[in-house]
Amino acid sequence: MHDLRALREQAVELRAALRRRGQEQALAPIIDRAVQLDGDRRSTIQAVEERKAARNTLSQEVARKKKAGQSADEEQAGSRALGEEIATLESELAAAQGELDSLLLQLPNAVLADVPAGGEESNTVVRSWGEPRAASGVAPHWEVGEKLGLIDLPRGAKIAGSGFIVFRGAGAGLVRGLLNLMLDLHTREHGYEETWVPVLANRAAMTGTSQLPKFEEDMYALSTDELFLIPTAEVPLTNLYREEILPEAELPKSFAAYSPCFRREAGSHGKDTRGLLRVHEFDKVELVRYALPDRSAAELELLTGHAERVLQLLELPYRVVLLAAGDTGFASAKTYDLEVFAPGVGKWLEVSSCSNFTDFQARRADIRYRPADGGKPRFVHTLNGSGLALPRIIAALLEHGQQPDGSVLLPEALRSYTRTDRLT
RNA sequence: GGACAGGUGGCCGAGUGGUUGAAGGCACCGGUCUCGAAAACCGGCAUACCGGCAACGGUAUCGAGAGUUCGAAUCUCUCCCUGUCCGCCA
Repeated sequence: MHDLRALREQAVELRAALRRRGQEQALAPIIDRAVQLDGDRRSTIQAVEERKAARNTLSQEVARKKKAGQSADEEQAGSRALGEEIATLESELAAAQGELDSLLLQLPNAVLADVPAGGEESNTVVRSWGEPRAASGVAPHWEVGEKLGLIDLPRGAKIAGSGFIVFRGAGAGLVRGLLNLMLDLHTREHGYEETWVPVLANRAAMTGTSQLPKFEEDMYALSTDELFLIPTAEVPLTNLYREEILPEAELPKSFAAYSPCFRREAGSHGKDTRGLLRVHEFDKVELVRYALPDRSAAELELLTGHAERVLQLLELPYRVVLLAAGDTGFASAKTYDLEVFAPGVGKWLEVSSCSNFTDFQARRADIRYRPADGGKPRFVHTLNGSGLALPRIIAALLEHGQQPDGSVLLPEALRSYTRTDRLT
């Protein structure tokens, strides 16, 4: 969410940022309307408060007169009349405020200056690591997974539907091993606080991280209880400190949590959905950081490095892609995607998305810090990244580690977790 | 799920319709005192919005929302949360 004052005073800058996302045309009317509503709103506020001040004065006069045993009928009548005016003005105000709020929630974050303008085609590979394995002769992971008895897609579909996976035997062990490896790495070596969070979240939490109101149809909802299944642990982790003020000395704060993630993926059937590529429920270790504003750019690099470290330990070749403005998510100001190469499907798979949300989520969720010098509370900056999402990692491992005899060799660092160096 | 009791400032805690944004205490910050510290004493210490260059002024906020009233932390209703007991239960 944007600051109203910034919207008013820096409308030009905001429009430029939206232009780089390719959304200026679509969103300009929203900005114009918001600025107009803001003006209306402020003049109404003045009118209301003027009357409230007058009413407060009259009420005290009533109290004084009554205490003195005098009649206060005149004051009471005047106060009543003011009350009626106030009620009228307040309903105008509520209408303007309501429209303004819903408009503000529709405006995406402004991207940072070093984010390239344009759409997906302007995404930039900033670095890569490892050598992608030649694709020839490598079977896709769904074949290997089925042959080795690691993945049971038909029975997953029987239980919950297409896009729900059953991992079996060493496949289930692989899931557990990967989660433990990631959590151990981030908590012991990267300094994150290990966290276990609810996978259901309410509307306020979902709005704080901006899953709502825009993406309601992408989530599973429990309508009787007004709860949603989280699409990522970003939601609970970022809402940990919703409506709180943190001492500056506590920043940065960092949290790592495993959670299952639920995504309806409405409308995305047919494209890259085979096997483990796109599923409705998957496991992920999520990293969230709360940072000082002037540190968030550096923190994004740090966070991305933490996620990369997992891929290095897993010996999976990957590249780091700086998303162009038009491909950057709604709430994000800058995003790096980590893509790992899967030779069996011959594709780079997105396994992590690391973003700096600047104060966009903090403003929505009202997460602030009090500066060490005792000044006014300021919004923190929030960041998050997957570290990492499992199914595609498993796909990459099954394809990358394939041996001529059909077995799968596991990376060194994973072996102590899986208690085996090879899946057969 | 049922019954009862509660939700007041960073914390504790007064306050059942009228200068209560809110007594008092603790914590914290500044000062006096002291060689220094402690104690004591004095002062300060919420957030948001609106107006103003500013000084400052105004409005709102006592779990949330709605209502009654000239006026609500105080009365009514709905909801949320916490505690205790009962029921149910992995």
